Amino acid sequence: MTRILIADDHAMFADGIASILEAETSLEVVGRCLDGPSTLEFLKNNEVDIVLLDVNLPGMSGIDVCKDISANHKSTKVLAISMFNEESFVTEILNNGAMGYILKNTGREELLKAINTILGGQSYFSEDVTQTIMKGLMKSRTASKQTQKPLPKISRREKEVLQLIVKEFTTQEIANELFISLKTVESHRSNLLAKLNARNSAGLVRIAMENKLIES
Amino acid sequence: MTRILIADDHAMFADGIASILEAETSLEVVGRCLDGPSTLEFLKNNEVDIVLLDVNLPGMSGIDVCKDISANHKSTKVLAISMFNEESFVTEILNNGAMGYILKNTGREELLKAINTILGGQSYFSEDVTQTIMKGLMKSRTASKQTQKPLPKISRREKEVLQLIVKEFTTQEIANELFISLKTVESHRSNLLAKLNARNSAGLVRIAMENKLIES
DNA sequence: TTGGTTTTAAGGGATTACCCCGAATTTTTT
DNA sequence: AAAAAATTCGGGGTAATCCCTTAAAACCAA
Repeated sequence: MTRILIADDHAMFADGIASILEAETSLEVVGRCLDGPSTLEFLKNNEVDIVLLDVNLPGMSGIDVCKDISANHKSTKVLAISMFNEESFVTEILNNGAMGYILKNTGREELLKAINTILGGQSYFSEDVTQTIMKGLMKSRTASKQTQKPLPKISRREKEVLQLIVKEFTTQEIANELFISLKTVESHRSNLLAKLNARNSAGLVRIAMENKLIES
Repeated sequence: MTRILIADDHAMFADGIASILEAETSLEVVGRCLDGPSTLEFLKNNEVDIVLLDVNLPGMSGIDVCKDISANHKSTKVLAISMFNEESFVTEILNNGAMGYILKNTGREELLKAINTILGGQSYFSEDVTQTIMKGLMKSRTASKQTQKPLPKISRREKEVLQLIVKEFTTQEIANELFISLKTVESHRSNLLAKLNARNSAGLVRIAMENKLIES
């Protein structure tokens, strides 16, 4: 028997969910909470397999609730439910331990499918949500592609030096590592500063990490 | 009339694609190439709207071909086609300008849908591919969550100093910016080095960026 | 109010990074 | 083969960072 907790401030919606789930003999709704604090309180006193969590809870955000759940109730899974197909909501709550994200216009079949998928250890996302995420990925990629393009050609040796700088090697240590003179490494450093338009090592590291020039 | 170039070393598969597309009056297959270099050569001499590009071309990788296309033929779009639903393949070629990724077991209907979607400026991914990507996102998230946890408490002032270090400010400049003494900033630097277990500024920047302590 | 943390500040010394100059050798590209 | 770029190595100097210790004032919580 799977124990389910519904956390949503809209009573009517929670009723709808509950009526759907109660028709299933393998599922049991063990509680309903209207806000974040009461949800966490309930979880302290009851064993729950899966929480159907509204992302936009009043007062305490669903994101914070989710964070707390995945921190303190490792065996309890979270299925995020929301009115909004917003990329920021989706990524935010997924980054805090939710195993799935569905919209409130989701039908009975899909809801049950989502629950079973998550109970099986897989993740589940509505079709629409998936599309939103993928679009977001494309956008961020192309956007960053355009802004970070003006990076000059870094030679093989310069890249080696840069990677060691990122690894906190001093100039002397880099020289030893690469079997070259201290002065040679200083040359590469200077060239890197000029090429990447940085003022010091901090800038080199920042640019290296922004452009993922680390070990590749 | 949409001009299509097929780049695939499997003649039989290219034939199949071609026969599907030739049934469409709005689409025209203007060429077929069997490897990377000939694909790029063809594009130099012909205007092409969309390239159906096999990711696993012999010799020159499809990723490199795609990179060249998006660099030198901005108006030509790329639809990646592959036998393999591998996350590394998908992310790699998407990061090099491809607008879509479908598998070779894709049917006629979906192929046409993918082409039209991409021509319309949208991105397109097969259902299976989408699932793979989403799973990969989940995995990387949970993995990074576990590894980057042990970071000590950084005070408000220390975080300010750290953020300015990342912005390539020198110690003196940070002192001016925050209206405090040079020696005070040096104290904060030392404390940061100790707390974050770093050896120098490079390490501070790396840790700051890994843990996203920059402006927040 | 007492104790812990933070923020502020300082001296002095050691180490490292950064800059300007030049230059030889090797590799790559044309 | 010639040109360009990359790699190598110096000298000398300035600026910045790092290390160690100490400590007062401010703040916050028990």
